[in-house]
Amino acid sequence: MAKKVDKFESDLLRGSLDLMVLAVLDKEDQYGYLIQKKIREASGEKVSMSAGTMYPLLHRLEGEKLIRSRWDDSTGRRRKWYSLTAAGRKRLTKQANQWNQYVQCMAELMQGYFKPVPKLG
Amino acid sequence: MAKKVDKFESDLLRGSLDLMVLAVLDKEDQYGYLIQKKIREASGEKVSMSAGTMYPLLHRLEGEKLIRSRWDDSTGRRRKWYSLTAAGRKRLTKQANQWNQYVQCMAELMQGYFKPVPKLG
DNA sequence: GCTAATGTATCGGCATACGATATATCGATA
DNA sequence: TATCGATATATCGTATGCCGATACATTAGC
Repeated sequence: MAKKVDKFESDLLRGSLDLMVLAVLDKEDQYGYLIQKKIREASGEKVSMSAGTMYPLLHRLEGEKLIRSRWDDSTGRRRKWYSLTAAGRKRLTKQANQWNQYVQCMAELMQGYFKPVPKLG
Repeated sequence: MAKKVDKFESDLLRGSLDLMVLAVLDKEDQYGYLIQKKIREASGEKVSMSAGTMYPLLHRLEGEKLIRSRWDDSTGRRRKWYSLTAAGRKRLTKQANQWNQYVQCMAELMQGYFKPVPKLG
């Protein structure tokens, strides 16, 4: 039986996946499959987005002009390479800020309500 | 013009609101309106959940037996007090762990991709 | 020739945060 | 006394976006 994605974690993705993808693209151009793989590996297999999430997400970001794409058919594999636009870089900064603020809020909201969770691993 | 809730932030709420509510109830019993207020104040007005989010959420948590309720009609104001069940406490611990892990993952995923965001304020 | 990995794409299902709306009580104040 | 804002709970329709399933094509390894 395949390991089902936990509901809690899949809901956490919502709202932060955009940020992750933008951050990955900020470093260098990528194509979808690679982004998916990078995120999965970089998180130690803990965070993974399905293809059914990934591609619509990329299309959405492109629609918002935060990223742009070009096809590469020079190899056997058809790949759609994405790169960050200026607007995308701006959004990345903004969302990274919001993320940090939100994490800080959560920390403050919960401090005192329960003991710090033991360090993992 | 009322300050509209930012899309990014409202998506962040998804997946962590349950955790917040459970954490607040872990300290002491509360009723809905109070929980809403506590979260808003404790976060410095940055995190707010609407009533249309709050009450269905509480009903859902009660349906999952993570919290239990009792009406208090002794005062003029009808209040439904909620308290954490044993299952709720267990869930709280689990989700707090997952939240911490997720935050750690995000940090790792993004480190090196862009410079640390300047301290807010 | 078969299977697994690579690579992009779309679809329906589902959960949930939101604004709007409804209802009722209470205190303040005009 | 009428009105208004805060308190207090509830439900509804809408929008959004993550998921699994499915489709299809290529390439590499067995």
